[in-house]
Amino acid sequence: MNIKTIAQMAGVSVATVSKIMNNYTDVGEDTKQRVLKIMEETGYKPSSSAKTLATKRSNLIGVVFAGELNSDLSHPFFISVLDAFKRQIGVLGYDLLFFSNEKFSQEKEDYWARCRHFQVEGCIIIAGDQVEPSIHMLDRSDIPCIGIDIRLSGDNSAYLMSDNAKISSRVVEHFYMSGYRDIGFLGINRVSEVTTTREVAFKESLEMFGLNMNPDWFVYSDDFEEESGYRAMKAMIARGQLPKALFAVTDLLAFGALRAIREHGLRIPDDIALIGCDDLLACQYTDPALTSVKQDKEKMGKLAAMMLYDMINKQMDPKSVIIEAELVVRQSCGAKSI
Amino acid sequence: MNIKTIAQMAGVSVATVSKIMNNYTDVGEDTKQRVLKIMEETGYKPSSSAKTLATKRSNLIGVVFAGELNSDLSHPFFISVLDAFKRQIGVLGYDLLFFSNEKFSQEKEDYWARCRHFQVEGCIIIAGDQVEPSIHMLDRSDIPCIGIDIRLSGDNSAYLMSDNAKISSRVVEHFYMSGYRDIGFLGINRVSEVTTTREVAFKESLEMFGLNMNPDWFVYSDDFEEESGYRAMKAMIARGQLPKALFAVTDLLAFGALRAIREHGLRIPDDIALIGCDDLLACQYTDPALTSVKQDKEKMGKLAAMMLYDMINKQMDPKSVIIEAELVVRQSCGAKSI
DNA sequence: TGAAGTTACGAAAGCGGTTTCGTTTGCGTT
DNA sequence: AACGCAAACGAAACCGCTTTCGTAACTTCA
Repeated sequence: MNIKTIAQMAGVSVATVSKIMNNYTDVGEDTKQRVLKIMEETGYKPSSSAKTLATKRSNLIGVVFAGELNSDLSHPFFISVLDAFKRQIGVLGYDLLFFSNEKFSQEKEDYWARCRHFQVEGCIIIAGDQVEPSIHMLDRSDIPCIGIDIRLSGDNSAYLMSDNAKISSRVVEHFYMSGYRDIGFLGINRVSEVTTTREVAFKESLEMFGLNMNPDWFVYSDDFEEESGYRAMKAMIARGQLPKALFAVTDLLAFGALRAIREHGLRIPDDIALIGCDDLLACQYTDPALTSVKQDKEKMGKLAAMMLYDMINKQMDPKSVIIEAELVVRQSCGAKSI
Repeated sequence: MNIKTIAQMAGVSVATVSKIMNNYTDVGEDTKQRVLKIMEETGYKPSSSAKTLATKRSNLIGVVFAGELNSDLSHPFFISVLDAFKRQIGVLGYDLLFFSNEKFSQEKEDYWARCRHFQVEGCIIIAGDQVEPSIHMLDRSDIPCIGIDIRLSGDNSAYLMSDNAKISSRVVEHFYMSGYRDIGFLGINRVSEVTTTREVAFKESLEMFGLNMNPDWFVYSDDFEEESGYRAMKAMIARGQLPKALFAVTDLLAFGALRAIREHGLRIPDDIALIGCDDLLACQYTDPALTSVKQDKEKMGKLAAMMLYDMINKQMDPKSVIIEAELVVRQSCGAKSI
C-alpha cells in the first residue's frame, strides 16, 4: 500500500496524491476529496523513510544522555524534564529517537554520526556526570542542540540550566537564618558543571556569611547513588567532627546521608539539619521529610522543546536560559515549619 | 556526502561500496580496504532513511505507553523496565522511537499507523492504567509486539508480567504468619489487568486463610498518585473502622496511606502494618521503611528485549512469560526483622 | 588447450515518496 | 476568431541505498 496504489485507485498521478498530502493548492477540490476519501478508507500512511529521503526532514529529535555512570533513564530528574519535553515536542509534530548509550551500543559511532544517520533535525542533550568527547562534536556540529544542565557552546546550540549558584547561596542563607553556623557539604567526586558550580557557590556563600569552612565537614561521594551518599556520610561520622547542618548536592546523596545519620543514632534536624537538591518525589516520604531545592522540570522541558523548535524552524539565534530554583522547606532542616 | 561520492573517490561503483558496508563476500580484499579507509577518513555514514527505504528494515523499536493518566515517563516502575530494555535492545542493534502519547500528539493517528509510518520492526507496549482501543489494533497487527504488564493476545504478540496473583497471596500469607487477621486493601478504581488481578487474588487469599473481609477495610483510589492514596486512606480512617494490616496495590498509594496514617497519629506498624507493591527506590526512605513486593525490572526489560528480538528475527512463536516477584520485608509490616 | 568454474565488479531497477516544469483545458477578452 | 491566462494535473528526475544479474578476467583441470 503505497502512494502509487492510491493514485491508481483514484485515477490520478502520484504527483497529485503527493500534492494533496502536502497541501499544494494546484489541485481541484473534487479530486482532492476523492483521494482523501480513498486514503481514509485504505488507512494509507506514507512511509517516513521515503519522505525523509526526499525532503531531508525526519521530524525526529534525538535524545542523548551524556553520562557515564547511570544509565540515563534511571535519573529521576532528567526523566521529569524529558517527560515535559516529550509532550511539548509531540505537539509540535516531532517524535523522539533515543540513542542507546554509547558504551552499551553495538557500534561505537559517535552521537553526531548517529544523528546524521537518522537525519534527526535537532537534539536534546541531557547531562549526566562526565561528558564524553563525542558530545562536543555534536555540540559543534550544524545540528541544533539544546542542553539540559550542560553548557553547550556550539553555534547551533543553547542550553537550559538551573541557577545553581543561587541554589547554594539560598541553602546557606536558609541555614544561617535558622541559626546554624557549622555547615557541612556532601559533594561528589565527579567533574560536572552542575555539582561543581554548586560547590563553588556554596563555599563562596559560607565566606559571605563569615562562616568558617571546616575540612572535616566536607565529604565527597563517588557517584550519585544513595549508597555512595551513605558511605560518604559514614566517613564523615567516622572522623568524629560533625557539622550542625549539611547540604547535599543531590537528593539521592541526601537520602544516603540521612540513613547513615539515623543509623548512627543521631536525630534530624535536632542533631544535624539536612537539605538536599532536586526535590525528588521521595523527599516527601523520608523521615523526616527532606528539605530540598526544587527545579522547575516541567518548565525546563517545555521551554527546551519550544527553543529547539525555534532553532530548527526559524533559524533563531540560540539563546540560553537560566531557570530559577525554589527552596522547598520541609522538616529536615530545622526551620520552624513550612 | 553519499554513497556515490565514496564510490567516485574510490574509483568503484556504488554497488561495490554498498556491498562492503553489508559484508558481501564478492569484493576483493584490497578494494575493500581502500574503500573502508575512505569511509573512515570522510566520516561517511549511510542515510538510514535510504537504507530503510531499500531494505524495509528500520532498526527501530517503537515504544508505546498505554495509559491515560500519567504521562508515561513519570512512572518509575516502567522507566526501570524500559531502561533495562533499552540497554539490551541497544546491544542487539536497535534504537528506540518514542511515540508521543496520543492525546498529546498533533496528529490523531493510532499507534499502528505511526508504526507503519516509521516502519518500526517491533514494539514494546507498556501498560499504564486504561488501555486505549488503538493499542488493540497494534496488538492484532503484523508488527511484533511485546507487552509489559499488559496481556497482549495478537498472533505476533507476547507479554511479560509479574505473577500478580502470587504477589497478593504472598502478602496475605506474610501478614497471616506475622499474626495479623484484620487485613485491609487499598486498591484503585481503574480497569487494569495488573491491579485487578492483585485484588482478586487478594480476596481469594483472605478466603483461603479463613479471614473475613470487612468492606470497611477496602478502599479505592482514583488514580496512581500518592495524593489519591492519601485521600483514600483518609476516607477509610473517617469510617472509624480500621484493619490491623493493609496491602496497597502500589507503592505510591502506600506512600499516601502512610502519610494519612501518620497524620492521624497512628503508628506503623504498631497500630497498622503496611505493605506496598513495586519496591520503588523510595521504599527505603519512608518512615518506617516500606515493605514491598519487588518485581525484577532489570530482568523483565532485558528479557523483553531478547524476546522481541527473536520474534523479529527468527519468526519465533511468541511465548509469554510470567516473572516471579519477591517480598522485600522492611519495617512497615511488623515482621520481626528482615 | 579448451571447457568449466571462480572471483571481482558494475549496470540498472527498484524502494516510496517530492518537486519542478510542462501540458492540457476552459475561460474571458479584444 | 485569435489570443492570453489561470487552473488542474502529470511525466519524470531525484533522494541514497540495496540487490539481482550479467560479464570479464582469471583459475583449475581433464
